[in-house]
Amino acid sequence: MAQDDEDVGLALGLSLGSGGHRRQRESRDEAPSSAAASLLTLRLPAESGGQPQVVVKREVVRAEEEEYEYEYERALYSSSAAAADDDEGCNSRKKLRLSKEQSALLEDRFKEHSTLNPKQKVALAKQLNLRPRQVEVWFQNRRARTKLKQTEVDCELLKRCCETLTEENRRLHRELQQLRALTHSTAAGFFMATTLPVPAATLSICPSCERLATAAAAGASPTAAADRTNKPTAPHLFSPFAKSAAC
DNA sequence: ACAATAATTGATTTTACGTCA
DNA sequence: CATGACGTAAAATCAATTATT
Repeated sequence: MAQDDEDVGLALGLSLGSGGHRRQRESRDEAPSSAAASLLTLRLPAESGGQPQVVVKREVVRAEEEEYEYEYERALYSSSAAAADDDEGCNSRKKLRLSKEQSALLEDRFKEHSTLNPKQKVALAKQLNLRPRQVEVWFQNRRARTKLKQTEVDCELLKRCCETLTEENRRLHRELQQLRALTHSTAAGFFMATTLPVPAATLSICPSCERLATAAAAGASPTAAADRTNKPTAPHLFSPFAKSAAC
């Protein structure tokens, strides 16, 4: 923004306060009404005759915000205590400590909505006797905290899920080893000669159609079987000795 | 010393507008 | 004149960081 504006601010001994960087807006030291007016005249194309009503509306809301900001700062700096405070720490960043009531109200509003529109922001700032920018920052930080907390919760959930899956994987590996041991120790013909059910894990060719049982390869998983029958199947309920439903 | 959190900074996205072919 | 592409500026939001209590 114009260096002149900065100079005026310094000459008046007013702090630009927080958020100086955020928007290249006009100087806060200028009376808001004139600031808004100048904005409007700047934005309204005198020659073009265009009607940028949306812009005007937006600027009016912004003007409201700045008007309050201006009032707030005037009140702040007109008080002797604040002036003394300011003298003491010219460049030091003063950290606001919100009162219990302020925090409670902010929390309440955040529960309703995690974001604020400019009007709500100004209204809440007035109610709390804070600058709109402070309310805005609070909401910003609050959103960040919420997100962080949620990330932690999600992380914990994933960790537990991973543990469960690892355990399940181990169990299935053990089961597979048992099945393999059983298969190798038994003659294949044994099953053919008896009426005993064929272990699913050993089934590679479908006895009825003599095709490679896809269930034994890709579809051998219990979920694949469930997909075909539309029945929900939990892996731990799957019995490798159940009759193959490949065909 | 450390945690909590207000404030700052820089980047990105969204929105509205003007210009031009 | 209408329209779409493009550039620009302002504002909103976020993530990362700093500084204070």
